[in-house]
Amino acid sequence: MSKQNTVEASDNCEPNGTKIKSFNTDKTLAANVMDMLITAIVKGDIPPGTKISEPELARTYGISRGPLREAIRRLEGLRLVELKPHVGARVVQLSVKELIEIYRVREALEGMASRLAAEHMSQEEIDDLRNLLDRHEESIAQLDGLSYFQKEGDLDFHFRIVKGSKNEKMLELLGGDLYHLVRMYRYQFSVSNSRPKRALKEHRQIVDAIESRDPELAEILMRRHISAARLNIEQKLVE
Amino acid sequence: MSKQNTVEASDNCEPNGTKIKSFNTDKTLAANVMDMLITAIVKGDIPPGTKISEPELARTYGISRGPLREAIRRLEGLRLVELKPHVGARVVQLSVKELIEIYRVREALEGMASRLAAEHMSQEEIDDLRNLLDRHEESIAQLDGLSYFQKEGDLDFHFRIVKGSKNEKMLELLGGDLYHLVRMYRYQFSVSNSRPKRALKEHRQIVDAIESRDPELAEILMRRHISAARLNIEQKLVE
DNA sequence: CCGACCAAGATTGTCGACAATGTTAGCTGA
DNA sequence: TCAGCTAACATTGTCGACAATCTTGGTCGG
Repeated sequence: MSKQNTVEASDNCEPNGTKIKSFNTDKTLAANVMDMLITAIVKGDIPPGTKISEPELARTYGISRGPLREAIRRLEGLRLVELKPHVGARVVQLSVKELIEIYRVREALEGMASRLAAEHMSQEEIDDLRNLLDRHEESIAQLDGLSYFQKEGDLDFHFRIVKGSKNEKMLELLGGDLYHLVRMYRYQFSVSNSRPKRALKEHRQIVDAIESRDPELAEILMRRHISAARLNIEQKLVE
Repeated sequence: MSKQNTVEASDNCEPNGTKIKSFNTDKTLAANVMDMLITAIVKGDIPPGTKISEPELARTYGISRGPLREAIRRLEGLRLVELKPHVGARVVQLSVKELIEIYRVREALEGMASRLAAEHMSQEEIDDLRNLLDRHEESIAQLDGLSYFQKEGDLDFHFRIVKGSKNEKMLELLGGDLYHLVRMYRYQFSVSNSRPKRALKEHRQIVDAIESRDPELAEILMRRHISAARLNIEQKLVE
């Protein structure tokens, strides 16, 4: 009855700013190594395009190649590495085109999530969400753009909406796969949200729509919000 | 530059009615076994909820447990099996709730795909699509519900729309993961499309919208189409 | 000088064996 | 009889070794 091990027991989306570096016992080696590899790849410690050498990584983490290969196979499922038979694995390199594609997917998926959240989110969750946005506002006012909230806080908001949709499949798709890629991109291009106040305002509008139980509006606003972010990226990354 | 091995070189979505039973050389054992396991699970040869025994399967396919475990890890990524540490893997058992959730995801994703297809699909692809629908019509008229077109043809249509969106990420998500589950469900409940003529008509409307380059309409029609299918299922599967 | 062939090295793929954990059948005692 | 414990079994997790394939650097011939 318990959850998977990719979408963890933790209550929000990867809250661990300080990752435990040593192995977490009672979990399998492969799972531990997978978690480490995920953060290493997402944070750019293993740069995009890098060839993954099984012997090297095995030495690095002090494990055998067996569990390591299993971990890599799962990373492939998360689209964090690309696997070519008899050649090896490479860390994915996000092109601008792919990033735009991801935002299209998010627009569709999170739009629907927002609609469903307006129907199913509890009042308590909505209140928590408002608190979160208040903290964001403080963070923005304080230092106009502290890293954590700029980079992770935004996804945290979106993640909660998706959870509020009460749709497990959607949560798997977004939280399990796509958000890793989005985070990876943000580290990669070090693009902190260039319009924090604007985004915060849009976030509040979305919560308003959800609280007034207006699915139609909630979806439209979320789609606009993500679409705006996409356009922002398109404009900024056209060399 | 070549594609992955889950989303194959084949031009449409799993056209192989007759699967080669022996190993395909030049691919790895793990990949071969994974393909076999996918079809075995989707077609119900390995019933939902079944415990996957590594030693047993290894004997069955005549391979070692190593590659088999890698295959299972990838199946987990496709959400076809659920994995519990130190216990083993079980074939997923779709609940009605999960099925509904999948249709919500499809509604969002394929709606967007349809919108993008209206912008990016080539005239040739559109013509092919019309041909496909003509063949569907024949099939419906001939025997009112031959299995292949009822079960696979519908997904074939949807798959082509997604391809027409020219959005690789969307294709990965839908074609790589979700369609397996949808097919699995159809075999499982042996629910052939109970409204083939209606569905065909809706398909034609969608193609019309795409051909007239009306993204807005194309999205709305696709969402209605899938939403109708979902309601149909909800109504039918409320015991 | 350059392209093709070849061999040596390195990497990936596969296997069988052992260790760690879960499961189950049988025993004990109330 | 049945709850709880125990020990034997089965299964999963991990490892090191070997085979198959790819890569690379050098050599040969044109």
